[in-house]
Amino acid sequence: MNALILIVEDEEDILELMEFNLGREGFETIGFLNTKRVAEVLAEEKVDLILMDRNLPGTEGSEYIASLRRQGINTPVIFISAKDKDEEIEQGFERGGDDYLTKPFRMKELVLRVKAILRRTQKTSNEGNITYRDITLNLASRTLIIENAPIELTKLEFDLLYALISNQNIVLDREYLLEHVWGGDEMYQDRTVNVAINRLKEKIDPDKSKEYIKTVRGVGYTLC
Amino acid sequence: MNALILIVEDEEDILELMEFNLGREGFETIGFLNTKRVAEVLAEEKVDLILMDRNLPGTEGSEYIASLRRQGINTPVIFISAKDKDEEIEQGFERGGDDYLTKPFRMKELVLRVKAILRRTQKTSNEGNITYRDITLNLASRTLIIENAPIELTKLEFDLLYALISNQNIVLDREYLLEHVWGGDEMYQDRTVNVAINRLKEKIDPDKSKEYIKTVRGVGYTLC
DNA sequence: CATTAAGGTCACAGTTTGATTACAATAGTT
DNA sequence: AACTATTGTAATCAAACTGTGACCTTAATG
Repeated sequence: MNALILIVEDEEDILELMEFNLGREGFETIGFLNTKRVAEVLAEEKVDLILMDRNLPGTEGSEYIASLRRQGINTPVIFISAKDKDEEIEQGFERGGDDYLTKPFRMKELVLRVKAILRRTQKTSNEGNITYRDITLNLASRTLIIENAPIELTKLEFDLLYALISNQNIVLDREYLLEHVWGGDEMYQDRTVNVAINRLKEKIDPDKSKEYIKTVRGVGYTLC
Repeated sequence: MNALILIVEDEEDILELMEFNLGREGFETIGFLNTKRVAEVLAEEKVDLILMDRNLPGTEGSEYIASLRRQGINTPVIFISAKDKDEEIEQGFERGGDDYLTKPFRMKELVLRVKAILRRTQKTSNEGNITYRDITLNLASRTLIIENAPIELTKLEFDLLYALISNQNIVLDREYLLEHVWGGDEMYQDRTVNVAINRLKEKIDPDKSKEYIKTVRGVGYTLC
């Protein structure tokens, strides 16, 4: 679940530099040279942070943000601007900025400030993640991401994968799985586990190239 | 509900200046010349923000914050420091800083950055607006706006949507909803939730084109 | 290499689950 | 009191999920 950062910057080379540096840190970026299509994207995509230049052709970046704020859009904003006078910076914050970086700035510092804001605003959604190799399981949202792509699982499949991933390197036998994943009262055959495991394998690794789940013959299954 | 700001700064005159300027803006402040009694105060009072100098006698401010973070204390922090090298700033952010101000700094800018952080971290508790995509919920007036158009909800529907929207990306099961939306004492069937959800869906998305509320089969519902 | 036991694959049917609708009970309003 | 809005419950329907059995494949062992 990588953060999506929307950037508005009219100097094309700076925009590219920003996108490159943020991309290298694992962020997804959408860059614009002006504000024309920004509102559209904000309505369609879940943008986590906006980087906004103030000196744009035609528009004043902080005024644009103020208008977004009036529409109830609360996406965090970092202003990037050559305007470094006290009153100008004040204006930026008052129009709804969360941070303010004056040009020229160091890319390193931009990245740090972006991370600091996202750490705070995204905290809740990033808690409760368990990972194994390129698999990420989020307990709260009950979602599974493999290689940055979401995959749908049924309740049983999710619970089963959760049991496996929270017991990495430990072989879970069928009895244990029936007990903990299916729940104790009903009686099931051991075969039931085989089929469920295979359905899970099919969903998380259709090509059978990853071999996440290892079968331990005569015992059970493990993620290792 | 004035925010309480804890300041650690070993230069007494700067500390006084900070307290004076922040006090003038309506903030309450507690100043310290070192970190000795800080943990104690954090345990007792609800501190909204920490301003932390890094060069303290005996202690290194960012290390101190890192140790607080390890204890699970998430209070926002602004570092104030003469350390302005790239790596030093990086270290500050990595140890859990939310912002970083290099000495010498302008009091005006400090106040702006303090306000910006408090605006974001206190938003939910102060302002009564919560949004999700094009939905805006106002707690105070108990009104719902979707795409700039007001929509009437019953009490139950409002409470239900509030539970969902304040737990975005988290799957809420029927038990949780019955407990938190309906209230604990009475006994209800799980089906009751289904019907209420569908009535809510019908009101907020009559065309069934938006798919705000996602059903998680076998578990519950979520806004994601 | 043959045998055998365990696991994989597949199709199907029963079960579970949720959506939808209608209706009744309740509370609030005029 | 009559009316209306609200909401819990029951009945019905459709879809999704999953257990099972039949059959196939694989791995271990001698």
